[in-house]
Amino acid sequence: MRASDRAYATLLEDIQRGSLPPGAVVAELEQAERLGISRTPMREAIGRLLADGLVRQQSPRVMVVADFDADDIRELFEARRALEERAARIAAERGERAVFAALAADFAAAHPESCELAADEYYALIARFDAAVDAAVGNRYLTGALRTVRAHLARARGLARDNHARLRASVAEHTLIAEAIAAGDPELAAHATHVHLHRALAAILTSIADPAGSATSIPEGPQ
Amino acid sequence: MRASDRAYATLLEDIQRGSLPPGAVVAELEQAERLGISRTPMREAIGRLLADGLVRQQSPRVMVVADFDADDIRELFEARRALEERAARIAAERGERAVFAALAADFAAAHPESCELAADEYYALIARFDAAVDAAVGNRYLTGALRTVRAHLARARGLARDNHARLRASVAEHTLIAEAIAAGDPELAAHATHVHLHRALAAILTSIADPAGSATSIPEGPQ
DNA sequence: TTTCGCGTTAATGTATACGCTAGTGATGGC
DNA sequence: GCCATCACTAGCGTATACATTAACGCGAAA
Repeated sequence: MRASDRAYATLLEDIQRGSLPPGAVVAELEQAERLGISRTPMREAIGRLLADGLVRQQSPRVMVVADFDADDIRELFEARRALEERAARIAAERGERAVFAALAADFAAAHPESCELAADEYYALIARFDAAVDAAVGNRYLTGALRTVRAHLARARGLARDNHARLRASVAEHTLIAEAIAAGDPELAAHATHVHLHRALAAILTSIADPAGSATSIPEGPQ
Repeated sequence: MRASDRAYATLLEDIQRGSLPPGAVVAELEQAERLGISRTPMREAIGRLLADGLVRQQSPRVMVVADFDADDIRELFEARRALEERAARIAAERGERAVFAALAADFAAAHPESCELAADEYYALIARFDAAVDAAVGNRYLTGALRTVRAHLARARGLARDNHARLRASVAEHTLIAEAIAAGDPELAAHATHVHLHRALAAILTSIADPAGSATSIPEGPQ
């Protein structure tokens, strides 16, 4: 693996996990020394993050991690609707039905009960579903745009802390989408995706507005 | 302006105009010497083209210009439909109506009669329209995806030679889209965009299948 | 005290040197 | 005569040195 690829993967994860928060300065030399590589591959990695929109140049000489507030999340989900609804529609039209029938069964069998483990399991299942949709769509332009959008979406996971009820609801929503694709029903697949994105956005915005979590409805605790 | 920016702009235009045809090898040193710069900025430029999907790595060591055949164009227009129909819809919902009323008037006033001049004028008008839609949408994720799609779309202009009748029809289609946005009619804007993209794709595919052009309906002449 | 301007400094932009890998050709063995 | 292996070469990946520029601080003047 190339040093620039490792640098890109590391910085991407740092931004997605929030250890490089919005507004943090991304300096070539500083990051290169942190990863034990030279400026050249680090420069390439930062350039890729810039193309992704995860980093922006605040001034001609200083790069910072891109902002990611509630308005950004609304914009992101607007783009997701355009891309994922269409992708779901196309997958229902020409996807391998057996693949999505199997995924629907996996979703139906998934029961996120415990806290940490279930969330990881859930995200892995989502990743498999996304990959299946990409393969069914078979359109490099659509999947390329979706790849960028998903890179930004991963940042939202750090903001909206895992909510058990929401996780279960999301699994149910994905079950319906997968079933619709397996049934070759483009309209249902698109509309179920729309519903899912609507609810996911609402959950994230609520989680941001109410950082205390869902355990208590009264936001009185610290942090 | 940075050397890497000039290199990117130059290579982008070379690929879009077809002077670097699909499959052509893009070697760092060769291109760097051609533009009189060193490998470092040229490497950055090629990396950006790789992220755009205009260049792909054929093997671990050799980069080539990405293919662009009829199937690619169909995929590209599928992505365009997802993005531009949604963009037109959003622009109709929250765009500045006066801006699009003025654009509609400009489209209505445009009459591509002469050959070369009219085509450039037409493309400039389209670019203004695209910029207005981007501004009205105000969504960096959507406009970013559209930017990439448009970079690929420009390659189709070289394949489908300028067709007067098609140019006039396209102007009329854009007039309707602009009018729909100016009237605040999202449904009409989206459907008019759908119709426009359908006809544009059909025209390009016809032009490719019938390289003799539209002057004679019998494809018998050379080139 | 505040603002403007200049100088210093540090980080970016570019060039180039070095190491490595893969691709290609030739040679030898089967 | 054909295939396999080795050596050579050319181009990429990385490191580093040099040039350039912008950012920051200090000082002077209003």
